[in-house]
Amino acid sequence: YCDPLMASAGHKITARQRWTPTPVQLQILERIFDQGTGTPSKQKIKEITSELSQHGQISETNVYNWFQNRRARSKRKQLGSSSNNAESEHETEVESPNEKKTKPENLLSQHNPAPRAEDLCFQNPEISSDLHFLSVMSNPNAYSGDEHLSGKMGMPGSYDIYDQADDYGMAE
Amino acid sequence: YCDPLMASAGHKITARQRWTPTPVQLQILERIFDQGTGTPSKQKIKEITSELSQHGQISETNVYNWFQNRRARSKRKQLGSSSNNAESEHETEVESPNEKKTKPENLLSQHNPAPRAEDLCFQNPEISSDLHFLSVMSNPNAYSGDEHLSGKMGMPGSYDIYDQADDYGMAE
DNA sequence: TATGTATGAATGAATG
DNA sequence: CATTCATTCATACATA
Repeated sequence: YCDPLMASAGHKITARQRWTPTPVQLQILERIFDQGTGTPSKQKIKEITSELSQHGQISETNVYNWFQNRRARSKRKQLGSSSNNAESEHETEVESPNEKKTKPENLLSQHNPAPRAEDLCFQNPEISSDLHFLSVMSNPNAYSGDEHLSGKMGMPGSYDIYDQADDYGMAE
Repeated sequence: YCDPLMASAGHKITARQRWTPTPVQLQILERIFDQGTGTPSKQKIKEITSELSQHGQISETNVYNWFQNRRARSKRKQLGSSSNNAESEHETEVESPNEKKTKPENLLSQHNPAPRAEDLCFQNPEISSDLHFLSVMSNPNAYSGDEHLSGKMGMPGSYDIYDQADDYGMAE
């Protein structure tokens, strides 16, 4: 293949960084994605790109890729991203039974880890990506499709509300 | 036990959010990995997962990720320019105009144009309160324009081979 | 306890 | 569109 990264010389010309959607861009993208329209036509992409450009640098390719990835990964839903276990012995569920069945929406709201202001890193994907809920509620067409939530690993006991899909993007 | 919902206190309970393979699981995984079988098919993953399940909680995604990471990292073990080698032990950071992020305050972007506070209006008291600092430091550089491309940024930096015109494979 | 390292997971981009 | 690759982020764990 071709190495898009480092050149042959071995010295980095310019540190490339991949596009990182801003929260606003994400919100918009997610909203559009939720509209049901699958992969937007090229024309649509242009429009979207145009709008998103007002919220940060972006290209049509970015938008295109985003939709492709979004769709490809929406199947995985929240898939048992992770589990927890340390020893092959007896597992000790240390979580209280009263928090088990929290809705996914709540997961971002008050389940943030260590909200100490000192080391609060505002970069958690949950926060940025889930913030769409706020604008969504004013959107008549937007149904809270929690089919595409941030895919956060749940805490023990809170994942059973989903249909544990066994698909992480691969054929049998 | 601690109630996970009471995160307000500021100390994490026992929220284990990341799968940690047990020694036994690791051993098995390594063995399979060494057997040359590259990317295990989905079916294979299921089998492996199944077996590993007997040695601790695990999901197919965990296995999948493990192999992905394993391969990616073993491959990356090939570094060292024959010509001149910089020290770089683990300076995994771009040499771009990166601001001082000494603290773990890794932002979600290093070039995104300031997520305006207006766009980040949470109704959640905890988050919104901690959000203040964001509006202050959210826009450290607003992309100096030194490395931003002519109009596309699919490949930030210097590669023109990726100038995918206006077509990323799609009909109008 | 503070810092560094190892590694699971998330995701933009590339390839088939 | 299905998979895979590469890079990055977050955190478990080791060390000083």
